[in-house]
Amino acid sequence: MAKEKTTDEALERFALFLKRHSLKMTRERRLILREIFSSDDHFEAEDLLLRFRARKEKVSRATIYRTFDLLNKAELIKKSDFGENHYHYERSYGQEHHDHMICRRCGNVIEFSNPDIEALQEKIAKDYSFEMTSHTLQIFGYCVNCRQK
Amino acid sequence: MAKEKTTDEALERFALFLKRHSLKMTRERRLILREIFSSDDHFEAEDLLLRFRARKEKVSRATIYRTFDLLNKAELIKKSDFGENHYHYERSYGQEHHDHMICRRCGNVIEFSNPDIEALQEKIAKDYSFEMTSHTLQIFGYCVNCRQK
DNA sequence: TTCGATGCAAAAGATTTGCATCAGT
DNA sequence: ACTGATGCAAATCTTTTGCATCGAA
Repeated sequence: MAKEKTTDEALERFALFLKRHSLKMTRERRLILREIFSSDDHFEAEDLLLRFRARKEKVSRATIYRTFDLLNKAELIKKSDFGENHYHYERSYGQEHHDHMICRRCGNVIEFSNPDIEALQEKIAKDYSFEMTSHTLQIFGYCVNCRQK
Repeated sequence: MAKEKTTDEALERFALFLKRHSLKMTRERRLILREIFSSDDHFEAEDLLLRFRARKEKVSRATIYRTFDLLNKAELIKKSDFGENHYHYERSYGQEHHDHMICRRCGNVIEFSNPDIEALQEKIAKDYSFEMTSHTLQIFGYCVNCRQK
């Protein structure tokens, strides 16, 4: 199944990253990566913690944060900000890049992607001799259900 | 001078917003708005607090946060996230829209603006019948000085 | 056997809130 | 006068860290 393939690839990539930095692949790191790649959804630290607890998997909050940091550095996940004061994360490997529209009233997040915008960003970075590693775009406003007609 | 004009307009706009919501224009709110509009720079809550303290202006941290929230709602300032775990703010009135390139190594923030990207965002919002009130775009990577040649 | 990793609890930061008092309207 | 605003300190919430112990290589 495609999902499992992606997970395995991500795991491999993570293993490589760890090796390159003389770090170790542990049960917890594997669990966290697997959990993240088991779905396409955004996730938060607290969120994962609760899922593990519900399943009686023993992974501490500290380890979750520490692993997010590594996964972020390995460019397997990335942080995004939806205007709340904690981070949201999402997979950045095995998923095509996309951006977000966030409804200010209902909080709903709509994903979209637009190749023209991607291309323009590359061009801008190049113009400034900036080496782009990632980018994120948020459109805030009111979704179709929440806007005042 | 242009800056003073903008400040006055912003003040007027804030007054209107407050009136519409049956809120009051106070000395502190005026001070905060003035301080923000006295420069084009990004700012943070702590940042403003220190500036007031240095000048012996009496404005509490709580009031700063509460006022930021109002100014944000009045669309006079906006929050942005540069990947640190606290908010940065910037004026959103009297300043043309721009986006940011953030260097992962030195933390430097480069502003840029691109009308084509603006236009594309408008179009995308329209396509989703999304009423856009603001948008923010960040490019992360390495600036010209920090990239490895 | 050697370091890095984990869990826990404490610490650190940023932001919010309850409450008594103050001040616009 | 009425009602919202302020300041303070305490509370909250998220994330980080020190340290003793554990486990991958």
